[in-house]
Amino acid sequence: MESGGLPDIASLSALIADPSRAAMLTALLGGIALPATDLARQAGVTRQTASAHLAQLVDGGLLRREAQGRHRYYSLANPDVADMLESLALLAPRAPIRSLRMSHVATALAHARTCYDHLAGMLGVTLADRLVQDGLLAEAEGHWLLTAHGREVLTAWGLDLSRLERGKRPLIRRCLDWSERRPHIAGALGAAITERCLALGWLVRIPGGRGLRLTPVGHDGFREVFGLTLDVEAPGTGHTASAV
Amino acid sequence: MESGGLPDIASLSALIADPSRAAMLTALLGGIALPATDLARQAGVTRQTASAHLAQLVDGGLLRREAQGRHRYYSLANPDVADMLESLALLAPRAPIRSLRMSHVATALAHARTCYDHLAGMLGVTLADRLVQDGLLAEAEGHWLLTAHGREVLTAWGLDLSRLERGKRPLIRRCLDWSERRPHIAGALGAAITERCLALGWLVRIPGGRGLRLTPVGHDGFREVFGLTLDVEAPGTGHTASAV
DNA sequence: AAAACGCTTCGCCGCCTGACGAACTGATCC
DNA sequence: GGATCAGTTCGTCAGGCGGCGAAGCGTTTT
Repeated sequence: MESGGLPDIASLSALIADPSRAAMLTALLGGIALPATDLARQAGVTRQTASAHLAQLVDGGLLRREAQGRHRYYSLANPDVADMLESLALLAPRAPIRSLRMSHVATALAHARTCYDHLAGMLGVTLADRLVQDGLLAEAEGHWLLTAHGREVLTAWGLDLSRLERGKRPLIRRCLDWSERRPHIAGALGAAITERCLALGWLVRIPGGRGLRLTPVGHDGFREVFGLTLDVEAPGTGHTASAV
Repeated sequence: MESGGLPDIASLSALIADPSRAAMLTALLGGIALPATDLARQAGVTRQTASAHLAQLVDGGLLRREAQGRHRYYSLANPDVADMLESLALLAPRAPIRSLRMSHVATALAHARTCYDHLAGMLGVTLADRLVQDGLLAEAEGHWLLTAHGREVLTAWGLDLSRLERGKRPLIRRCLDWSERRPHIAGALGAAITERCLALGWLVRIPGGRGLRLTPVGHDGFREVFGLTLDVEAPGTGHTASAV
C-alpha cells in the first residue's frame, strides 16, 4: 500500500500560482540548470525574493538545487514536472501581448523551442508530421510506433536505438504542443533527437530561455536527412529575443 | 498561426490553488455533473462562497455550467481538464490523515474510483495488468495495443470497438495512477469499459464522489470474463464513506 | 587580509483574496 | 398566492503572502 492520504493538488497549484515562480519554472523548461540570479532577472524580481521563491519550489519537490562553488544551479526535479507544466500550458489562457519584445519572444518560442528535453513548437510538430508521412513512424490506435524504415534512417543518422530501448523510459510519447495544438515527439526518442540536433550544431539554444535557433547547417541537414525545408529564422528575432 | 501570446500558467494554477476550488474540481473528477449546493458541502463552505468559486472556474474554462430548472449542474469542461488535474495529483504532496473518516475515504478511493470517465485505483491497474498478462493488450514501445484476442473478448463482452475507433479520440491511453503509481487504461476504451461495468451493475458509484463499489455481481463478472478475483469490499467502508 | 560576488535570512509593509451575513432573484410546490 | 428552496450579489472583515531594504554568510579573487 502507498503512503496513504489524498493528493493535495491545491498546495501544489499554489506553488505554481505565483507569477514569479511560474516564470522561473517555464524558464527551466528549457531543460538546462540556471543560477539563482538568472532566474531572478527572468522573473523580474530582486535576488532576495527570488531566493525565497526558489526555496519554496525546492521544498515542494518541483526543483532540484545543485551547489557549485558560490553558485547554486536550479533545474526541474524530474521529467514528470515538465509533463505537468506542459499540461497546464495547454489549458492556460494566453497572456495578452504587452510589448514588442514580448511579441518577439512569443513568435520565437512558437517557432522552435525545447519542451524540457524534446523539440516543440512549429519545428517539433512539422518534424513529427514528416516522419509519419515518410513512414518512419506508423500511427496505430493513437500511438506512434517506429517502423523498420524509421529505425534504419535514425540509426544511420547516429542514434543508438537499442540503448534507448533498454532504458525504462518509453521510447515514444506523443506530447500535445500548446502553440500548435498538434502532437510532437516526446519520450526517449524525442530527447535523443534533440540531443543529436544540438550536438550536430543544427540547432543552438537562444541564451536564457527555452528558445532554439535553426542554423544554416541545420537548414541543410533537415533537408538532406529528413527532406524538411525550414526557414532559418524569422527576420530579426534571433539575437535580441532572450526567450522566456 | 495561433492566437499568439504565451500561456499564463500562473493564473490557471491560481484557479486551482484554492482549497475549496480544488475540492470541487476533484469531486467533479467523478465524471458526473453536480449541483452547486453539493459542491459547497463537499468543499466545506457556504453556498455563497461556493457560488463565487464556481463562477471563477466557469470563467476560467475549467467547468461547464448547465441550468436545469432551479438547479445548476456543474461538470468538468472537457477531458483535457481531467488529464491536467490527474497530472497534478501525481506530483502533489499527500495530505496528512486527520480523521477516521478521511482515512476511510482515502482507502475507498485507492481501492476503486473513476478518473473522469475511466477506471482507476487498485481495480484499474489490476485490470490493466490482467489484460496485458492474458494477451488482450500487447505492450510495444511503452504503448498498449489491442490484440486480435483482445478484440474478440471485448466484443463478446458487449463493446462496439469499431464505433470507438471511428471517433477521433485515441482508443487506448496509458494513464498513470496516482495511488498505485502504475498505469491504468484511459482513452476511448477505458471510458467504454467503465460504462459497461456500470451498465451491467458490476460497479456502482459511491454517492457524492469519485469512489466506486464492487457489487457481488461484479465480483462474479470480473472472475468469469477476465479471470480476475477481487475483494467485494474493504470491510465497513462502503456505506459511510462518501468519497471526496 | 581585504574586497568582490552569489546567495540567503530577517523584518516590515501593502495588497489581494477568501470567508460569511444579509439581502435579492427566480423556479417549484401546495 | 404564499412558502420554500437553489443560487447569486453585495458589503465588510481579517488573514496570508509577495515585495523590497538591510544585514549576514560562505566562496572566490587579488
